[in-house]
Amino acid sequence: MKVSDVFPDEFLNITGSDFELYKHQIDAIERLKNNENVIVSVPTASGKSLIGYYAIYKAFLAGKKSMYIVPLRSLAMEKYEELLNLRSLNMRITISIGDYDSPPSFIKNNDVIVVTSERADSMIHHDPDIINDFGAIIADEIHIINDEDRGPRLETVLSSIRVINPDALILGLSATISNVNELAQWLNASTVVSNFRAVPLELGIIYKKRLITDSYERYLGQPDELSLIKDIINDGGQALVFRNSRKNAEKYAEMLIQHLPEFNDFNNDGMPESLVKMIRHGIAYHHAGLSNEDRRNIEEMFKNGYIKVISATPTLAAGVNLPARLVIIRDITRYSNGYSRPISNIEIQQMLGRAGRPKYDKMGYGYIYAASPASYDAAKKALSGEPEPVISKMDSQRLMRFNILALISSGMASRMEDLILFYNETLMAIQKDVDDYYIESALYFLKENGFIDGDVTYNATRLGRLTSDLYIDPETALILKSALDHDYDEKLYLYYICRTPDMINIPAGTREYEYIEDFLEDINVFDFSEESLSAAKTAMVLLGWINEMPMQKITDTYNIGPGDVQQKASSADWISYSLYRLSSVYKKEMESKLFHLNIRIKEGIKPDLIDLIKIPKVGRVRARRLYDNGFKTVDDIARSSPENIEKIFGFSKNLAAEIVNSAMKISSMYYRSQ
DNA sequence: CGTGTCGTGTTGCGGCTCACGGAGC
DNA sequence: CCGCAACACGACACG
Repeated sequence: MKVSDVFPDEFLNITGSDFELYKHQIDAIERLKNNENVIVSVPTASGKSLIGYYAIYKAFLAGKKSMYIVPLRSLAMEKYEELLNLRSLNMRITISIGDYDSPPSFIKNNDVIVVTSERADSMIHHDPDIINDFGAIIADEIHIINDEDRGPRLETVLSSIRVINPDALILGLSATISNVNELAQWLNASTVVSNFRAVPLELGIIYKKRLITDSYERYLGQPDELSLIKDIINDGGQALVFRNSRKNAEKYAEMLIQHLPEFNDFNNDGMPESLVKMIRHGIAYHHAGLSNEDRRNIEEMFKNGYIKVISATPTLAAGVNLPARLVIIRDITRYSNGYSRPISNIEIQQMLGRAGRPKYDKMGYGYIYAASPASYDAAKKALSGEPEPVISKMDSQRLMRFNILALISSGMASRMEDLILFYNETLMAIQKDVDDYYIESALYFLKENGFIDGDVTYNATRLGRLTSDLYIDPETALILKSALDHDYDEKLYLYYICRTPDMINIPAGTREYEYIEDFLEDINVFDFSEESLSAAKTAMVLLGWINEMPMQKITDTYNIGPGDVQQKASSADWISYSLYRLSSVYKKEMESKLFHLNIRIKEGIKPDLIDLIKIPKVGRVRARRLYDNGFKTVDDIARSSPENIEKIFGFSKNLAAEIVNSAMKISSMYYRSQ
């Protein structure tokens, strides 16, 4: 079976040629053709995309829409860009993820929508009927159902689809897992399992300066894996090294530049200096402490060969497609919750799966480094070991409260029976005994705290609906509500925002306790528990952020990376928006203050820039410059002329013209609405 | 002789990846 | 457990 046997001719422009399909692709496509749901479990880089294309195309022919669900925003962007190819078949493609504004009607006018699990979940809660428009649902990386926090979101989405529209075709794409059959049983799907890899992979262990594979052993001559990396580079290839902590990733990159010459004369003002220096040697580190911009830059430079080696934390293994000929897993354990634990096999497979670039490399190499006899045994096990099963994590009280509120608020359920029916459709029902007691106690909590009312038939209250629409944990809503009992205070409110379970806070080191405790005393909070301290530390970071403390100073003071600040600001942005919305119900007089707080957190600005920031292309830095040069409001700028703006440092002619233009539009809109 | 800076060695304690979300009067 | 940060102490330069 060839591409042209399944797809129309225009499709060949996308694939480039009319090649013979792999067996697992044919198997999966045949089943989809028969209207069977399918779970495909194959290693990365083995042509899963094509199967997805088929499901989408089939739905399209039937006049139905498709939903493509991925676990990460970066993956959503990547998939979206790839699927844009389908426009040549007259399909309309769109994307909907959290930080991307899309008009409410966006789905009506499109055929394919790429979403994160959370976005899919929230869409369904908002309007369950929407599911009936879909003919195909593709769940990429479906094994994330195993993830403690985020797995249940995808599980809920797929269960809802089973309940509302069992006719929608479900295609689950999974890494290699041990219980594909259970997933298949849950989704009433058939399975396609294969070990096929488009680029063959050689596995090995680096131990005592030797490389040991199944078929041969050889002496490496140089300390550890250094010679392997040098050889790969000299041969025009690239390498990825995975480390278990940010610090280790950086240290490793630092070590590498001692041994590798300068390849280029790279320069970049925004990047940390140490990183710029490494890039000149063709080396970079990569972890979530880097700003998003720097991370994307590094990924891009790796893709086009400018960077030869990346030393990374697991961000890279789960993220966008970034293969390299050589992958070295340097650590096989990771510190978490007080212990050093072995990294899961699924994760090991995911890292090894990055070895070998399809079309460029004849062979991929995936090696694990072992320092001791014990870790040698562990490495051996990891290479041959059975991957873990995917286990539903839905049976957590917190998630059930969240979920049951959503079901009631959306109208999908209003009685105990409805809820039982829904939970019967989950993977959890197959794997665990779901005691009705779980549901009852969640209902009790929701009723007790005013999220729902009614006795046998439940309804969401105003608070309940708002909480569900905002996509926040009910506990978060309660904490935010209790914040509203206090008079407005920047520090205190930030602290409350950070105390909600939807925030993931920056851990506080013992050495920092003193100044953090001072902060807590200052806002009259006398809870010095670990959670409170880390919430306070995060609040302090945010406090710096909204008072325009320079990024460098924030990261130095709190010993974190710019990426952490961005990430905390974005979470706090979302929670503070929720706080603002809650205030419109419970404390009207606080509304505008909290609206401003939300903007300040989103943009990282002091109150005086709130007006200027409305102008497109004006961020915290430019706004401050405009302000310091006497342009304090949008109207000031609208009344001025580009010549005056140009004089300010950092404003080009074009930019100045554009800014004045936008300012005029914004302020004229303002007058019209008066 | 006092002060300040740099360098070395020892001790004691803390160590830790990633990441989604907001749609009305 | 291991590695890092903090600290103590000494050498040295200089006024």
